Amino acid sequence: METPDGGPPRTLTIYDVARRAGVSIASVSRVLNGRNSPRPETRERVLAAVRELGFVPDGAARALSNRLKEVVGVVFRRTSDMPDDAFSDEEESLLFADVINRGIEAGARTRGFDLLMSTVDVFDHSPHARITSIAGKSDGLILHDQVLSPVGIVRVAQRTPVVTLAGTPTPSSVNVRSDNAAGMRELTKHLLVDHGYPTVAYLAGHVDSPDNVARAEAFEVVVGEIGIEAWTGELWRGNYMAAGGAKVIRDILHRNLPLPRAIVCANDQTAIGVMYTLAKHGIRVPQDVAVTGFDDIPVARHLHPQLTTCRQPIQKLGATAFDVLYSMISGEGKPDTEVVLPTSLVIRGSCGCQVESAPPWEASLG
Amino acid sequence: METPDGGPPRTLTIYDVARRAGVSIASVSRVLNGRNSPRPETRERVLAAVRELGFVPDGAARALSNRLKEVVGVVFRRTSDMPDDAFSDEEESLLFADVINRGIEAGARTRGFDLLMSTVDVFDHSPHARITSIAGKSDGLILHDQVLSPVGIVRVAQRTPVVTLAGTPTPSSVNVRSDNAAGMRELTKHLLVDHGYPTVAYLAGHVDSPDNVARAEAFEVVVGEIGIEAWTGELWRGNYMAAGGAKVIRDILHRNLPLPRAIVCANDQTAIGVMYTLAKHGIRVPQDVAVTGFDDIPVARHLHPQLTTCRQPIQKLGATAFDVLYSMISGEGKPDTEVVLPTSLVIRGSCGCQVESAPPWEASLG
DNA sequence: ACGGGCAGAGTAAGCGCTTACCGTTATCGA
DNA sequence: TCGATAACGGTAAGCGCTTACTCTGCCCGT
Repeated sequence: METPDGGPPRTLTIYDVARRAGVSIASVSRVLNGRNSPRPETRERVLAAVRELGFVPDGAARALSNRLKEVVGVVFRRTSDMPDDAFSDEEESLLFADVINRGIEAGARTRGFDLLMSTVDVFDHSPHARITSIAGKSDGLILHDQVLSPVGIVRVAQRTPVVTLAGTPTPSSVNVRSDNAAGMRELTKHLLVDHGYPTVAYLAGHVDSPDNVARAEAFEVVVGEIGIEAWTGELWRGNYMAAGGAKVIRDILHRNLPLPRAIVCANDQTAIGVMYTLAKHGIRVPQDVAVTGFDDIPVARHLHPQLTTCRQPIQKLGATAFDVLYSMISGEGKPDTEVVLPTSLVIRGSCGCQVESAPPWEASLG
Repeated sequence: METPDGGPPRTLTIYDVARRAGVSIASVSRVLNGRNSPRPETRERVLAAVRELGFVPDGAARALSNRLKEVVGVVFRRTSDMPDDAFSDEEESLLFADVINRGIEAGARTRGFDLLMSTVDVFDHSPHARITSIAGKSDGLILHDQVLSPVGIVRVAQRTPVVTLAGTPTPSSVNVRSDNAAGMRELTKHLLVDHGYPTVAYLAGHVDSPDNVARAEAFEVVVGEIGIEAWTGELWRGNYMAAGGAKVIRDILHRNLPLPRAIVCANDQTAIGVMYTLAKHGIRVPQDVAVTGFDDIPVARHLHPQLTTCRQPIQKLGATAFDVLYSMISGEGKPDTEVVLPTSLVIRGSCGCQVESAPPWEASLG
């Protein structure tokens, strides 16, 4: 009952290939890695054996020997705030994190790296355990916003290369982000100066998110410069999600409080919730209230009116994160502790401008 | 210049931990794995050493020794048809594949597995190389639709466990998909029987996609039963993307050909392109032409009118794929060669019904 | 009081690969 | 023709972990 049909059912190793090709395992390895060229004839024999056997070299063994796994760990936060219906699925597909990941992958691919992905959700008691697991399986980590506490980051960063996205920079990790302050400044000025709106609110994201903090500060500075009052505070606290934006507006309306002339949302998702709720109550955007987002996620163009927002080079953010991490892994030394990418204002209809841009796929047609 | 500050800059190993705790590496390993309980005192010493050192066990070594990596490879297709502007980014974020991946992750997490992700794009000359690389780094593969030819699947499946999503089943792999035929039948009947539309077209997806084939066939069967003619063929060939749907409608309009009363799109993305183009030409949906999709991706609810479509349990599809793969990996023997999940009709406005459902986040509010 | 039994902990043998090191053979110059 | 030289290719030593096997010392029964 050992070898039912003559062939060993064991996993195929380099030894099997070597035997079949009539060479040593060293030669097989050399052929597989394109090292100092074995003779063409030998090479052919090995290749033939590999093909016939359908041999796939074991990544773990390879990694162990090379001290390089060619895997980058990516951890991002899952935005499900409702534990009960984790499977009702098809919520707002995350978009922002997804696009960043695409960028990371694009960068990784050029170096032959693959992505090991993991998510952390709000209820995770010890993200540390998950992250340690990922760290052990990869050569370095890219941590999205809000996945690990600053102390946690410092801790893991002294054992493995770490790049954070929109997080706090630490002595041992590098931070890659886009220029929130400049973007928000530009956006707010557009609303207050170009449109001249008299009142404006900032609908915040997670209070402990560095991105949110930077945006809020920039917003307040501009509003202060203009000399009007910023509507912020407890009442205007969202959570980066459509539900959060919707709830804030609902509360305000229920309590019969006034709305500002313009609402600057912490991100696009929030703006979606805001616009929906306003529309539901018969409040017109942008005629009655102007709304803006931040990020320029793909759906921003499908809203009515289309969303004016601040575009982050989302994909590039990911690609850059990988590049930085790669240089740390390959020991080219740690680069700067921070890389900041520029943002750009995207004017569409929701701020009050008369623009209607075509969807992206329109442009690419003949 | 060897050890600048006394401490060895080598990577930390289990030996370091053992030395520090004053025990053998075997004990450290046992503590780390919760095996036949070492004495509590010893246990504590080891744990302390691990904590102090910030030790992270190497996944590769572990995998090599255990013959189990606790990693599942996931390969999906990137839908960028434009090689030139690969970095103009922020295209239609893929959604469908993303949601499936979420499901896979949810399943994987319960078993302590992580996801190794890789994409293949249309121009990939040899997806085989990429897939082999992933295969070597994981315990099994989940292949999305359209990432590898049937022969390729067969080849890789005889060396590693493989589950395909919406692909052709092969003797050595298992296929997980949703019931395209039933869903399309229901959808088509709704249009032809409930609404009584006299003419209807099927706007196809990739011709070589098994999903598309199944949907097209079901569509034609129903249309045949009703006794009217199906509008299909060369003219109605899309590519699962908004651009494809838009192009088909544009061509028809340019050539002054008539439109059917209803258009059944191969998927939601296609429907988006169709609805946009119709609107642009002043054709009203659903008053002039009814449109339906397939999948029920999140944006389907943000369209105007909201899209009537056939919901696939997308996330569950992923979770199921993992479960099946896991049973193959853990050697519980290969289960059935196919698992089919049920679909359900989602009636919204685009088919002509008077329904306006609230966005998902609306329901979850207090 | 002595030997059997047992629990806790250590030793060492791999897991499948890469590669430094070295033996072998062919090649070339004198 | 013979030794030097290079080019191939084989042998074996790890990479960092798990675990079978073994050893030590202790507790217990008789």
